Parts: sequence; structure tokens; C-alpha cells
Amino acid sequence: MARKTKSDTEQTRQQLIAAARKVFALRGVSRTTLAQIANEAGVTRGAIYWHFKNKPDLFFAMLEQVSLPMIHRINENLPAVDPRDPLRGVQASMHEILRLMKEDEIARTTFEIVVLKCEYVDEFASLESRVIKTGCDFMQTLKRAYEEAREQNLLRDGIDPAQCAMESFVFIKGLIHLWLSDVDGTIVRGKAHSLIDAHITMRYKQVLY
Amino acid sequence: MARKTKSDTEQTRQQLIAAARKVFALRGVSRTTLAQIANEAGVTRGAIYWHFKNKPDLFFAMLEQVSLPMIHRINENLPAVDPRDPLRGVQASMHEILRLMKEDEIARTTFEIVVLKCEYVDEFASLESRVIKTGCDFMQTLKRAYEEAREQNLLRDGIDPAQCAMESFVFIKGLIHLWLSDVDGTIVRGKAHSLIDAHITMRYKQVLY
DNA sequence: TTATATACAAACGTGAATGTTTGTAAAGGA
DNA sequence: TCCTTTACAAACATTCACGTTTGTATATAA
Repeated sequence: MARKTKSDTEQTRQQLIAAARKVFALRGVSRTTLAQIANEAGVTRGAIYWHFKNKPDLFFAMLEQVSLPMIHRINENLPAVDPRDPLRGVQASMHEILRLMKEDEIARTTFEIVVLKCEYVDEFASLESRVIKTGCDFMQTLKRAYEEAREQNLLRDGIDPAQCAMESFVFIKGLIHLWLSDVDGTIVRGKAHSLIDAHITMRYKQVLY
Repeated sequence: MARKTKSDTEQTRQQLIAAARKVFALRGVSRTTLAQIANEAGVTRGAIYWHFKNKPDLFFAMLEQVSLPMIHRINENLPAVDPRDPLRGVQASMHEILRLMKEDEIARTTFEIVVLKCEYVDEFASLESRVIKTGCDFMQTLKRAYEEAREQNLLRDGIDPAQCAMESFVFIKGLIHLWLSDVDGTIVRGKAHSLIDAHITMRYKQVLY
């Protein structure tokens, strides 16, 4: 095989990651063969073993490519929406997550793999704590938003910000899972956005029309 | 091998199902070997192939053993808690789900497998529609309860029963997933019950103390 | 210009899981 | 009592994915 230029090499790596994501989503992580991934990328297994140690290594590389920018984006943008009304920020970030899953195929496919096409076991067990940690960070951001909302007298009486944040996180978690499971879109996908609105509305002191 | 009596045969079958559940939860469905299951049950693979067609067949037999009675139980008991206050029924059925996961090891392990140790792909793809269908049935039950609550003037103004039911379902789905992921119990498990209470309280017209 | 490291392809060896077949001791019916 | 069926165990053959090794053309550094 002819040696590639540096940019060609990086391109091969990216093709491998893209191919891995595609086949993982199609066949499930455990059933996908490195040969299938190589074939999808138009190379041989040799290329995979050059760029990655093994399947888990490739898996986490694929994950990292999406998760890091996304986490940053969600948490960063949440407080910036409307400083006068933090609940709008929470609402916007939830809608943003849905938008990502709808319009960003890479993000959607990656979510799909993590939620439905992967077993949290052995080398992939660490994925669990990783997901948990991401969730905790998001919950912290939510908590700050709800505290802010309470200080601005927007939050409904008798609602604890920390508990409220956790419930919102539980809500988003469930929504993502159901959205992904509802492949034909007849149950959840059509109503997801209005569900978010209802979820947020219930947290306002005054119901706004 | 000596032939067993009829009850011995059924016992072998049950041992195989129990062993499968244990190893599935430990190694993940795709990585468990029929030899591992047989070994755990104290028999050989021959016994598995006698009682079941293959691994998916054994998997669904294991599932059926738990899911059918449980679905029946949750949906059946919900309206019967307190006919004067359907929201209490919803609350009780949610607590019941948590109680099952805590105290019933078979139920908990089965949930764990379905949520975290199984890839929804190929022969197991049908599991997805099965889970969806169960969820829709539960949502219907929830919807009836919320409609009943509205008729009794208990439900908060501006809440649509159908949407409220879906949000509760989303909530329970997320709670189950997070509860299972939170293995060391530091994040969700300790607060799950009070989260349910907060979720229900938010739906009442008058906040009850 | 040459030498070396690179970026793979191709071939090899190995273990392991699967489904099947064969063997067999005892249970249950006639 | 004998015969058949049952409920497996044990052995077999096959496939197949993995990790490793070897080969090789070329970009790049010296």
C-alpha cells in the first residue's frame, strides 16, 4: 500500500470513525466486526489497527468526537438565552437537545448507539460513569438556573431548585430515550417539543399565556 | 445422562432461565455464552438446546417470566388505590415500580438487562416495539387517571390529561434508567421517592401539606 | 539522493462459540 | 416386562472474529 500524505491519513481516520458509527448503529456495537467497519470505510482491518488499539478504543474515539463539543455547547448556552428569565434558558437548552437529535445525524446516531446499541459491560462499563458524570454537570447547570429563577421570583412556590433540577434531568433523560425508541415517530417525536413546554410551564409561578 | 421426572425437567428449565438472567446481567447478553449459562445452571449446553431454540429464545423466555405478571400488576392496581383521589393511585403505582426494583431481585436484574445489558438489534430489535407497547398501555392507564382527577377538580388548571400522562411516563422512564445507572446510589436512588412525590404534587390544583 | 519511518494491505495462526449429531440411562406407557 | 420416548451429556465439525506479523510503496527528513 502506498503511503498517504498527512491530511490523507487524518481523512482515513475520520472515515473509520464515521464508518464505525454507521455500522455500530446498524448492527449494534458487539456484533459489528472490525472487518465490517473497514469495509464500510473502504480500507482493510490493517488501517483500523494502525489508528486504534482495538474496538473499544475506536468506540470511545467515535464518542469523544461528538460528546465533548456537545456537552460544552449545551451547558455554555443555557444561561445566555435570557438573563431576565432563566426558565427560558432551561427550555431553550431542552429544545436544543431535541433539535440536535433531529437535524444533526452524527449526534443522533451517536445517541442511538449509546442508548440502544451498546451493552454497558466490561470495557464499555466505564461509559456508564461517564454518562452519569455528564448528567451531573447538566444537573448543576439546571440547578443554578432554577435558583436564579427563584431569586427572580419566577419559580412556583414550594419547589426546591435542586429537586426541580433533578426532575428536569430525569425528564430529559426519559424524553431522549423515548424519542429514540419511537422510530416511526407516532408516539413521542411529534409531541416532544410541546412536552418540554408543558414541563417548563408547570414550574412557573404565574402561568403565562 | 439419567432421565429426570417431569418436575425435575421443569426445575432444570427454571434453573436455566435464572442462570441466563444472572449471566446476562453480569456479562451482557451478547457476550454471554450458552456454555456460561449452562455452567451456571450446573448442566451442559445440551440441556439448553433441549429446552430452547437458541439464545434469543431463552432471552425472551426469561423476559416473559417477569414482564407479563409485572405489567398486569402495575396497571391493575393503579385505579384501585383510592377512588376518591386518582393522583394518589398514580403516585402509588410509581412508588410500586421503585419498590419492585429495590426489593425484587428478579425484577431488578431483568430491568437492568433490558436497559443496560442488551443491544436492540437483529433478533432483539423486536424488544423495542414490545417496550414501546407496554409503555403505551401504561400511558393509557395514566391518562384515564388524570382525566378522572380533572373531573374531580383535583388537577391543576391548564393541564391536558393526555399530555400530562405522557410527561409522567417520560418521567418514570427516565427515573428507571437513572436509578439503574446510579449503581452506588449516591445520585438518584436516595431521592427517587421524594422525586415522585414532587412530580405528583406539581399536578395538584391545591398544593397539599 | 538515499535512508528511514509511515500508512496501510495481505496473509497467518488461534481460540472460541455455535449448531448438530450421537450416545445413553432412566421414566412412563402398553 | 419390554419398548419407546425423554432429557439431557458428550463429541464433532464449522465458522468466524481477533490480534499479530509480514510485506510494500511512498512521503519525508537528512
